[in-house]
Amino acid sequence: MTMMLGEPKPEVSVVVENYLQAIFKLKEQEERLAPTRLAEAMGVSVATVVATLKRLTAQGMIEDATKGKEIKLTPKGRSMAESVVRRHRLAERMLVEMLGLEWHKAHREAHRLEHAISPEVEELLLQVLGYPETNPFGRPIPGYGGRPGPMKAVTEAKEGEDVQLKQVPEEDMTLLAFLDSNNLKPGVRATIKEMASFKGTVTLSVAGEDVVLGTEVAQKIMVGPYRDG
Amino acid sequence: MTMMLGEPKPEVSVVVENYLQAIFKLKEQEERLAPTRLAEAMGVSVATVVATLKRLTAQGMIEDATKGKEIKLTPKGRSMAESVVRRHRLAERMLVEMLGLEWHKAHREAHRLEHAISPEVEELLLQVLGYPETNPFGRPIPGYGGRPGPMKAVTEAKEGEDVQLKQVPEEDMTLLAFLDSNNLKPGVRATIKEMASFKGTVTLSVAGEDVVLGTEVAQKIMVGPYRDG
DNA sequence: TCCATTACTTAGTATATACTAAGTTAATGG
DNA sequence: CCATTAACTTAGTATATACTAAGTAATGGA
Repeated sequence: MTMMLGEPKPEVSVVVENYLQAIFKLKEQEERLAPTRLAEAMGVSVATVVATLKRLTAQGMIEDATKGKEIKLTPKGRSMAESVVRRHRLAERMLVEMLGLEWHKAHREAHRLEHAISPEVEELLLQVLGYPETNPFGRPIPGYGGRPGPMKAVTEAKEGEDVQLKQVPEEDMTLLAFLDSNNLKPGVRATIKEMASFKGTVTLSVAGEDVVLGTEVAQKIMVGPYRDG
Repeated sequence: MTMMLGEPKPEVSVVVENYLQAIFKLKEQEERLAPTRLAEAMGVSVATVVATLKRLTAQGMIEDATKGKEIKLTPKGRSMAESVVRRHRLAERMLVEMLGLEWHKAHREAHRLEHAISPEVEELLLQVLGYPETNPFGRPIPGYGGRPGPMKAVTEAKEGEDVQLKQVPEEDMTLLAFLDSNNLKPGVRATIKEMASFKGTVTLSVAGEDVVLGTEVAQKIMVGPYRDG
């Protein structure tokens, strides 16, 4: 009875892809990642996360954390996670550049599309989009495009400094709509006009217009030296 | 205890969308649709179909068939089914026209994408694609574009007739690859050179080349009077 | 060091989706 | 009109994914 064991079953469910993606992204920002944090990010109960992590471990996606609650991707898990993030960011670019979707809606829409992009379509997207290195919010597309250049938060800049906007937070739709309407998109050139830390604001000059940001928001906006391209 | 009953839960699962789509398409071709046929088309067991149909009925998607095994969509079900088919066919066009995907792969790829297209993205696709009336295989996109013009199978044509190719079968990848490589795509002009019913073949002249088709295949290829556009 | 809080696990349940196997109904040929 | 077959339903099971509730462990402050 050979039974055909070991048939390839590389199917990864949408849910699993979403967990992997969330783990990957959270680990980019935070050192230690534990179930409670992941549950919060996924919008599910901690018990559900624990159960799903058990399955992920069985599938070889995350390290078998017998000791320690640290969630850590295996090479296989990391590679799958990067694949999802890559498809997500490519989808965002396609939506914005090819379909003309408003910027601040791209993240949400791409979240649905990312799971439906096959390797073949991914390759076509890359070609048609000209092998982009980042998504519309300035985040790198994993697996392509080099290391991002030097970057710092707007709050770290000096008055009078001439900078290029590099990255904006991608999840806050309200903030994105505001940034969009003020031309604060990755790639644009800006000058730091005033760093008024006493009142918690930064004033930028963008395309001839002044924009005032609170410190908290300014901290999430990354800039670098101006560079064409 | 108000309990927040009645929160909107319009979520239709991917599986349900696929059932609705399959029912819709099968009903286009066959009069009576019963569970066995549907099971065959979906590649699942009859028991599974019966269980799912029960849920679909509870959701008001198909008629409550207390008597008779006939599967029939309700207006709501039909509208959802048309929505899925519309997204599917739009996705096919996008894949072929915007990404350059090979024709015969479009159906399969669109089957994954169709579930990830929101109303907003659907509208953008329509705009960018110029409100197409059919998919790349000549099938109408429901809800837009009028009634297709008169159409008949190649086998119904007369020798010497000048026709325009209108529709090809969309599911048979091998046949599609063949048609593609012989330029037999909807829109092209062709002349019926020979109807050799005694040996079961039809010979077409397309773009200066002769193509010989067997009767069975020719029956699935629809043509109409030539018309620019 | 001990307790209170927070974090994590386990247990038990629910739903959607699939299966096989076992019945039941319906259809059909003789 | 009956017997065989084909079609359909029901029963029982499995898995992935979610939940709540109830435990256990770990941690930090007094």
